[in-house]
Amino acid sequence: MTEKTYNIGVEATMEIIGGKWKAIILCHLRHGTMRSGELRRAIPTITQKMLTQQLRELEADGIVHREIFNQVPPHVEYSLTERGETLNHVLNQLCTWGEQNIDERRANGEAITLIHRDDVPNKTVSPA
Amino acid sequence: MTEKTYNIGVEATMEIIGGKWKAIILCHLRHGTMRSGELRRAIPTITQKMLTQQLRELEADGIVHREIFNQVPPHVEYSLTERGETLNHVLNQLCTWGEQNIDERRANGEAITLIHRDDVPNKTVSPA
DNA sequence: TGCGTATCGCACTTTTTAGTGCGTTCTTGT
DNA sequence: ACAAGAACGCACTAAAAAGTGCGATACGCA
Repeated sequence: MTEKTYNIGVEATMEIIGGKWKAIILCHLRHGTMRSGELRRAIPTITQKMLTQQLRELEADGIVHREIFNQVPPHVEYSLTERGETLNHVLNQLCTWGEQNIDERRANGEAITLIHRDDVPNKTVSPA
Repeated sequence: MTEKTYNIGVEATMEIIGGKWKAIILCHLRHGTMRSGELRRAIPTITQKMLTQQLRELEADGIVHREIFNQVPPHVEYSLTERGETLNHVLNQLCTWGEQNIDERRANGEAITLIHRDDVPNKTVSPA
């Protein structure tokens, strides 16, 4: 019962979505259930081990739901839990800010590639 | 000119505010300029080295402004740059979510201490 | 039989991140 | 004269995070 101490709210959040992969995984899961292999293809640079490990941790934190279909070859699906869904807004913010930051840096001469751009309904409002 | 690649926007954001301390530091700076020592007192568990190091990185990323008053003993002030300010909304979200998460976990029996709770204007609306 | 599939575990190494301890600078207060 | 104060830098160590490589399963198919 080692009394846990946080300095400020954000610390608790980062403990859950921090690290190199968790936020990325969660962002992909925002749009719905995905299989392990799908996630791996969406995030080509993640290793199988990291993917599994991070998903397990997210599961332990009650953010991700893991559904195993008992068949061979294995079939496992991941989705956000209810608690996970409460992160959607935060994740959207984080994505959007990142995209803006990338745009700025590009405008500044940096060569950057962004694989998955959130289709922010680009004010493509009702055509004339 | 090694072409940088991000999987999704959030990755760029986390590169900047990720790590054990940056988001915490930024949250404290949300409320205005602070001196190095003030920050250290606000975050008692950070080491002097980490504080300086993280602030330097945030400065390099154009998020934090560092103002040195050329006097002895040294006097240095930190504040958010304009770009840093654009993170305010994101940081608020992260803080709030963390606080809610802490509340849930407490309700669940965990013993947690939160040092700095954002004074979310606790619906203490106009008194009668 | 031997191959491909989809998911994961495990042992091990490498890389990254964080922490420790000590030195520096002038000035003010005692 | 001496200690304390503020904000570092630097060399070094420790701990945490990520990456590599290999094995397992159990089925369907050529």
